[in-house]
Amino acid sequence: MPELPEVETTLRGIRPRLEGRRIDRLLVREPRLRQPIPPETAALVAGQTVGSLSRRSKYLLIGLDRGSLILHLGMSGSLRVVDAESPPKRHDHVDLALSDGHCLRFHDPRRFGLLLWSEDSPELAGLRHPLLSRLGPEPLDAAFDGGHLYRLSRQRRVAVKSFLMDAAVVVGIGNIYANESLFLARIHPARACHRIGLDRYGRLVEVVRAVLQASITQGGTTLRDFVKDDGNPGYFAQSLRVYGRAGEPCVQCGTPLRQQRIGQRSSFYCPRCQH
DNA sequence: AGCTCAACCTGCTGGC
DNA sequence: TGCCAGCAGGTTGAGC
Repeated sequence: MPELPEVETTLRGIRPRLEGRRIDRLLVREPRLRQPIPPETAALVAGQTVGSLSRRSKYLLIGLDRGSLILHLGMSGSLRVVDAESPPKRHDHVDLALSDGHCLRFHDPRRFGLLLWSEDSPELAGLRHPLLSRLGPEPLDAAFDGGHLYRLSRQRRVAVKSFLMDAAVVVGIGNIYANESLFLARIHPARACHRIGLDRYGRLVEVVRAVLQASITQGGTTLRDFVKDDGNPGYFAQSLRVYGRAGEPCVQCGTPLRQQRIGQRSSFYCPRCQH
Protein backbone atom coordinates (compact mmCIF):
# COMPACT_ATOMS: atom_id res chain seq x y z
CA MET A 1 0.00 0.00 0.00
CA PRO A 2 2.32 2.76 1.02
CA GLU A 3 4.23 4.75 -1.50
CA LEU A 4 5.24 8.25 -0.60
CA PRO A 5 1.86 9.85 -1.37
CA GLU A 6 0.11 7.45 0.95
CA VAL A 7 2.61 8.00 3.73
CA GLU A 8 2.14 11.75 3.29
CA THR A 9 -1.63 11.32 3.31
CA THR A 10 -1.42 9.18 6.41
CA LEU A 11 0.71 11.83 8.08
CA ARG A 12 -1.78 14.59 7.28
CA GLY A 13 -4.65 12.44 8.47
CA ILE A 14 -3.27 11.42 11.84
CA ARG A 15 -1.41 14.63 12.66
CA PRO A 16 -4.41 16.56 14.06
CA ARG A 17 -5.51 13.48 16.01
CA LEU A 18 -2.15 13.06 17.75
CA GLU A 19 -0.43 16.38 18.26
CA GLY A 20 -0.71 17.62 21.82
CA ARG A 21 -2.10 14.31 23.15
CA ARG A 22 -0.45 12.40 25.95
CA ILE A 23 0.41 8.75 25.37
CA ASP A 24 -1.20 6.70 28.10
CA ARG A 25 0.41 3.52 26.97
CA LEU A 26 1.97 1.65 24.10
CA LEU A 27 0.42 -1.77 23.63
CA VAL A 28 2.48 -4.18 21.56
CA ARG A 29 0.58 -7.30 20.56
CA GLU A 30 3.15 -8.49 18.06
CA PRO A 31 6.72 -7.16 18.29
CA ARG A 32 8.07 -9.20 15.38
CA LEU A 33 8.29 -6.57 12.66
CA ARG A 34 11.13 -6.02 10.17
CA GLN A 35 13.13 -5.08 13.22
CA PRO A 36 11.57 -6.40 16.43
CA ILE A 37 10.12 -3.71 18.67
CA PRO A 38 12.49 -3.62 21.67
CA PRO A 39 10.67 -4.74 24.85
CA GLU A 40 11.53 -1.57 26.76
CA THR A 41 9.90 0.70 24.17
CA ALA A 42 6.48 0.67 25.84
CA ALA A 43 7.83 1.79 29.21
CA LEU A 44 9.98 4.51 27.63
CA VAL A 45 7.12 6.05 25.69
CA ALA A 46 4.30 5.94 28.24
CA GLY A 47 3.41 9.30 29.75
CA GLN A 48 5.08 11.42 27.10
CA THR A 49 3.23 13.99 25.03
CA VAL A 50 3.20 14.13 21.25
CA GLY A 51 4.86 17.31 20.02
CA SER A 52 5.02 17.22 16.25
CA LEU A 53 4.57 14.73 13.46
CA SER A 54 6.79 14.74 10.42
CA ARG A 55 8.02 12.57 7.60
CA ARG A 56 11.44 11.75 6.24
CA SER A 57 11.33 9.54 3.18
CA LYS A 58 8.63 6.99 3.97
CA TYR A 59 9.43 7.10 7.67
CA LEU A 60 6.96 8.82 9.98
CA LEU A 61 8.56 10.62 12.90
CA ILE A 62 6.52 11.20 16.03
CA GLY A 63 8.22 13.75 18.23
CA LEU A 64 7.76 13.18 21.97
CA ASP A 65 9.08 14.98 25.06
CA ARG A 66 12.32 13.04 25.29
CA GLY A 67 12.83 11.63 21.81
CA SER A 68 11.02 10.23 18.81
CA LEU A 69 9.16 7.25 17.54
CA ILE A 70 10.29 6.19 14.08
CA LEU A 71 7.60 4.34 12.18
CA HIS A 72 7.65 2.73 8.77
CA LEU A 73 4.68 1.10 7.07
CA GLY A 74 6.72 -1.37 5.02
CA MET A 75 4.84 -3.03 2.20
CA SER A 76 1.46 -3.62 3.79
CA GLY A 77 1.26 -1.36 6.84
CA SER A 78 -1.45 1.17 7.64
CA LEU A 79 -2.39 3.46 10.50
CA ARG A 80 -5.80 4.44 11.77
CA VAL A 81 -7.03 6.41 14.71
CA VAL A 82 -9.77 4.39 16.40
CA ASP A 83 -11.63 4.22 19.67
CA ALA A 84 -9.26 2.66 22.19
CA GLU A 85 -11.96 0.17 23.16
CA SER A 86 -12.64 -1.09 19.66
CA PRO A 87 -11.64 -4.73 19.32
CA PRO A 88 -8.40 -5.31 17.40
CA LYS A 89 -8.48 -7.23 14.15
CA ARG A 90 -6.00 -9.75 12.87
CA HIS A 91 -2.61 -8.11 12.25
CA ASP A 92 -3.37 -5.07 14.43
CA HIS A 93 0.08 -5.26 16.00
CA VAL A 94 0.42 -2.04 17.98
CA ASP A 95 -1.83 0.48 19.74
CA LEU A 96 -0.60 3.88 20.82
CA ALA A 97 -3.26 4.69 23.40
CA LEU A 98 -3.94 8.41 23.80
CA SER A 99 -5.27 10.38 26.73
CA ASP A 100 -8.44 11.29 24.80
CA GLY A 101 -9.74 7.71 24.60
CA HIS A 102 -8.54 7.05 21.07
CA CYS A 103 -5.55 5.12 19.90
CA LEU A 104 -3.30 5.05 16.89
CA ARG A 105 -3.56 1.49 15.62
CA PHE A 106 -0.84 -0.05 13.47
CA HIS A 107 -1.97 -2.80 11.12
CA ASP A 108 0.54 -4.74 9.02
CA PRO A 109 -0.16 -8.24 7.63
CA ARG A 110 3.28 -8.80 6.17
CA ARG A 111 5.13 -7.27 9.11
CA PHE A 112 7.68 -5.47 6.97
CA GLY A 113 6.99 -2.36 9.00
CA LEU A 114 9.06 -0.87 11.76
CA LEU A 115 8.60 0.93 15.08
CA LEU A 116 11.66 2.20 16.91
CA TRP A 117 12.38 4.60 19.73
CA SER A 118 15.16 7.15 19.44
CA GLU A 119 16.32 9.55 22.14
CA ASP A 120 16.93 12.17 19.49
CA SER A 121 14.41 14.78 18.42
CA PRO A 122 12.89 14.09 15.01
CA GLU A 123 15.25 16.66 13.48
CA LEU A 124 18.34 15.08 15.03
CA ALA A 125 17.17 11.55 14.31
CA GLY A 126 16.78 12.52 10.67
CA LEU A 127 20.47 13.43 10.60
CA ARG A 128 21.95 10.79 12.89
CA HIS A 129 19.80 7.69 12.97
CA PRO A 130 21.41 4.86 10.97
CA LEU A 131 18.20 4.25 9.02
CA LEU A 132 17.88 7.91 8.06
CA SER A 133 21.34 9.46 7.94
CA ARG A 134 22.34 8.22 4.50
CA LEU A 135 19.12 9.01 2.69
CA GLY A 136 19.11 11.20 -0.40
CA PRO A 137 17.02 14.37 -0.79
CA GLU A 138 13.25 14.49 -0.69
CA PRO A 139 11.83 14.42 -4.22
CA LEU A 140 9.77 17.55 -3.60
CA ASP A 141 12.73 19.54 -2.23
CA ALA A 142 14.77 21.93 -4.33
CA ALA A 143 17.93 19.88 -3.67
CA PHE A 144 16.49 17.25 -5.98
CA ASP A 145 17.16 18.49 -9.48
CA GLY A 146 18.51 17.33 -12.81
CA GLY A 147 22.09 18.15 -11.86
CA HIS A 148 21.85 15.96 -8.78
CA LEU A 149 20.77 12.92 -10.79
CA TYR A 150 23.27 13.69 -13.53
CA ARG A 151 26.24 13.92 -11.14
CA LEU A 152 25.42 10.80 -9.13
CA SER A 153 24.81 8.71 -12.23
CA ARG A 154 28.14 9.34 -13.97
CA GLN A 155 30.05 6.56 -12.18
CA ARG A 156 27.19 4.12 -12.18
CA ARG A 157 25.95 1.56 -14.68
CA VAL A 158 22.61 0.39 -13.24
CA ALA A 159 19.34 0.74 -15.06
CA VAL A 160 17.86 4.20 -14.58
CA LYS A 161 14.82 2.68 -12.91
CA SER A 162 16.95 1.02 -10.22
CA PHE A 163 18.93 4.26 -9.87
CA LEU A 164 15.73 6.25 -9.36
CA MET A 165 14.53 3.82 -6.71
CA ASP A 166 17.81 3.96 -4.77
CA ALA A 167 17.10 5.80 -1.51
CA ALA A 168 20.67 7.09 -1.38
CA VAL A 169 19.97 8.95 -4.63
CA VAL A 170 16.49 10.27 -3.86
CA VAL A 171 13.92 8.95 -1.40
CA GLY A 172 10.32 8.02 -1.80
CA ILE A 173 10.12 6.83 -5.40
CA GLY A 174 8.65 3.35 -5.22
CA ASN A 175 7.97 0.88 -7.96
CA ILE A 176 4.69 2.36 -9.16
CA TYR A 177 5.91 5.92 -9.50
CA ALA A 178 9.26 4.93 -10.96
CA ASN A 179 7.38 3.22 -13.78
CA GLU A 180 4.93 6.08 -14.25
CA SER A 181 7.58 8.80 -14.19
CA LEU A 182 9.84 7.08 -16.71
CA PHE A 183 6.91 6.64 -19.05
CA LEU A 184 6.02 10.32 -18.86
CA ALA A 185 9.67 11.28 -19.36
CA ARG A 186 9.86 8.86 -22.31
CA ILE A 187 12.90 7.12 -20.85
CA HIS A 188 13.28 3.35 -21.16
CA PRO A 189 13.48 1.92 -17.63
CA ALA A 190 16.38 -0.39 -18.51
CA ARG A 191 18.56 2.36 -19.97
CA ALA A 192 21.91 2.59 -18.15
CA CYS A 193 21.73 5.59 -15.86
CA HIS A 194 25.03 7.08 -17.04
CA ARG A 195 23.75 7.22 -20.60
CA ILE A 196 21.21 9.92 -19.84
CA GLY A 197 22.07 13.57 -20.26
CA LEU A 198 21.54 16.56 -18.00
CA ASP A 199 18.52 17.87 -19.87
CA ARG A 200 16.69 14.54 -19.82
CA TYR A 201 17.33 14.24 -16.10
CA GLY A 202 15.93 17.72 -15.72
CA ARG A 203 12.76 16.59 -17.47
CA LEU A 204 12.61 13.45 -15.35
CA VAL A 205 12.77 15.48 -12.15
CA GLU A 206 9.90 17.70 -13.29
CA VAL A 207 7.81 14.66 -14.11
CA VAL A 208 8.58 12.89 -10.83
CA ARG A 209 7.47 15.97 -8.92
CA ALA A 210 4.29 16.32 -10.93
CA VAL A 211 3.38 12.65 -10.53
CA LEU A 212 3.99 12.60 -6.79
CA GLN A 213 2.23 15.90 -6.26
CA ALA A 214 -0.79 14.76 -8.24
CA SER A 215 -1.03 11.47 -6.42
CA ILE A 216 -0.73 13.13 -3.04
CA THR A 217 -3.81 15.06 -4.02
CA GLN A 218 -5.44 11.85 -5.24
CA GLY A 219 -4.22 9.87 -2.26
CA GLY A 220 -5.95 12.49 -0.18
CA THR A 221 -9.15 11.80 -2.01
CA THR A 222 -8.76 8.07 -1.78
CA LEU A 223 -7.67 7.87 1.80
CA ARG A 224 -9.13 11.01 3.30
CA ASP A 225 -11.30 9.14 5.76
CA PHE A 226 -8.88 6.32 6.38
CA VAL A 227 -9.61 7.01 10.03
CA LYS A 228 -12.88 5.23 9.42
CA ASP A 229 -11.80 2.88 6.73
CA ASP A 230 -8.71 1.70 4.99
CA GLY A 231 -9.02 3.57 1.71
CA ASN A 232 -9.67 2.22 -1.70
CA PRO A 233 -6.81 0.55 -3.54
CA GLY A 234 -8.75 0.21 -6.79
CA TYR A 235 -9.05 3.95 -7.22
CA PHE A 236 -5.37 4.52 -7.78
CA ALA A 237 -5.13 1.95 -10.52
CA GLN A 238 -7.42 4.03 -12.73
CA SER A 239 -4.96 6.87 -13.14
CA LEU A 240 -1.92 4.71 -13.74
CA ARG A 241 -0.67 4.83 -17.33
CA VAL A 242 1.66 1.84 -17.43
CA TYR A 243 1.89 0.14 -14.04
CA GLY A 244 0.17 -3.25 -14.10
CA ARG A 245 -0.90 -2.77 -17.73
CA ALA A 246 1.30 -5.20 -19.67
CA GLY A 247 -0.30 -6.03 -23.02
CA GLU A 248 -2.68 -3.08 -22.94
CA PRO A 249 -2.28 -0.33 -25.56
CA CYS A 250 -0.03 2.62 -24.76
CA VAL A 251 -2.16 5.71 -24.10
CA GLN A 252 0.17 7.70 -26.38
CA CYS A 253 0.69 5.47 -29.39
CA GLY A 254 -1.39 2.32 -28.95
CA THR A 255 1.56 -0.08 -28.98
CA PRO A 256 1.06 -2.94 -26.48
CA LEU A 257 2.90 -2.18 -23.22
CA ARG A 258 5.61 -4.57 -22.14
CA GLN A 259 6.68 -5.98 -18.83
CA GLN A 260 10.24 -6.77 -17.85
CA ARG A 261 12.04 -7.49 -14.61
CA ILE A 262 14.59 -4.86 -13.72
CA GLY A 263 16.48 -5.13 -10.44
CA GLN A 264 14.02 -7.75 -9.17
CA ARG A 265 11.04 -5.49 -9.68
CA SER A 266 8.29 -5.66 -12.27
CA SER A 267 8.69 -2.89 -14.79
CA PHE A 268 6.19 -1.67 -17.36
CA TYR A 269 6.94 0.47 -20.39
CA CYS A 270 6.02 1.34 -23.94
CA PRO A 271 8.61 -0.07 -26.34
CA ARG A 272 7.86 2.65 -28.87
CA CYS A 273 7.64 5.80 -26.70
CA GLN A 274 10.45 5.07 -24.27
CA HIS A 275 14.15 4.97 -25.18
C1' DA B 1 32.44 1.26 -4.57
C1' DG B 2 28.83 -0.71 -7.10
C1' DC B 3 25.82 -4.39 -8.08
C1' DT B 4 22.88 -8.59 -7.43
C1' DC B 5 20.44 -11.46 -4.69
C1' DA B 6 18.20 -13.35 -0.66
C1' DA B 7 15.60 -12.46 3.16
C1' DC B 8 11.95 -10.67 6.14
C1' DC B 9 6.13 -12.10 5.99
C1' DT B 10 1.00 -12.90 4.68
C1' DG B 11 -2.53 -12.79 1.32
C1' DC B 12 -4.41 -12.91 -3.12
C1' DT B 13 -4.87 -14.56 -7.94
C1' DG B 14 -4.71 -17.61 -11.69
C1' DG B 15 -3.79 -22.12 -13.59
C1' DC B 16 -4.57 -26.84 -13.29
C1' DT C 1 -13.69 -26.84 -4.83
C1' DG C 2 -8.86 -27.32 -3.68
C1' DC C 3 -4.03 -27.06 -4.17
C1' DC C 4 0.09 -24.79 -5.54
C1' DA C 5 3.08 -21.51 -7.76
C1' DG C 6 3.94 -16.94 -8.33
C1' DC C 7 3.47 -12.35 -7.28
C1' DA C 8 2.78 -7.98 -4.40
C1' DG C 9 3.18 -0.79 -3.27
C1' DG C 10 9.87 -1.76 0.80
C1' DT C 11 14.33 -2.05 2.63
C1' DT C 12 18.57 -4.07 4.51
C1' DG C 13 22.65 -6.64 4.48
C1' DA C 14 25.73 -10.29 2.73
C1' DG C 15 28.78 -11.51 -0.73
C1' DC C 16 30.82 -10.99 -5.19
